[in-house]
Amino acid sequence: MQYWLVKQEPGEYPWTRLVRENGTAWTGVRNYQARNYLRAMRKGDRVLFYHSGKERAVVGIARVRQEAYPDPTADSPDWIAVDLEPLRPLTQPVPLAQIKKDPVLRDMLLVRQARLSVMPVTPAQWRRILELGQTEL
DNA sequence: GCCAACGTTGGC
DNA sequence: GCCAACGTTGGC
Repeated sequence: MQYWLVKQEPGEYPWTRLVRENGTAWTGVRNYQARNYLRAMRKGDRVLFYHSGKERAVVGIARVRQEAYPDPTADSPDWIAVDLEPLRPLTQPVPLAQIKKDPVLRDMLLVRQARLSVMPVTPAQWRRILELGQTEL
């Protein structure tokens, strides 16, 4: 199993809505690097859900329900979507400021490549986020 | 509101 | 194919 992180503006699509709708099609990615990561997602992979903008924190854990398929919101077949479903919120959201200070987490792509919206997470980073988030699966 | 980082576009 | 100009994202 692989670990990932997706970034979203809570004003666009917050974690609470993913929970309320019990999952969603992750559409609208229009960046090749992010697209390639989306394409590499496998059913059952775990996904950290990060709120960008004013909030700037990892807030929940999701799972890949459906692997890559053509993004219905795109004009071109170059773009793909996956389906995500919520697993559980982090008991304690992990803010970006804390991530930047943590020796394990400061190397996350979230920090090193701020504009990327879909990215892989290492197992060590994954464990540390759950630890700081006081959450177990 | 500003700015750094980065991606895209278009002229050459 | 290069690069300047421009647009966007996201943190501060």
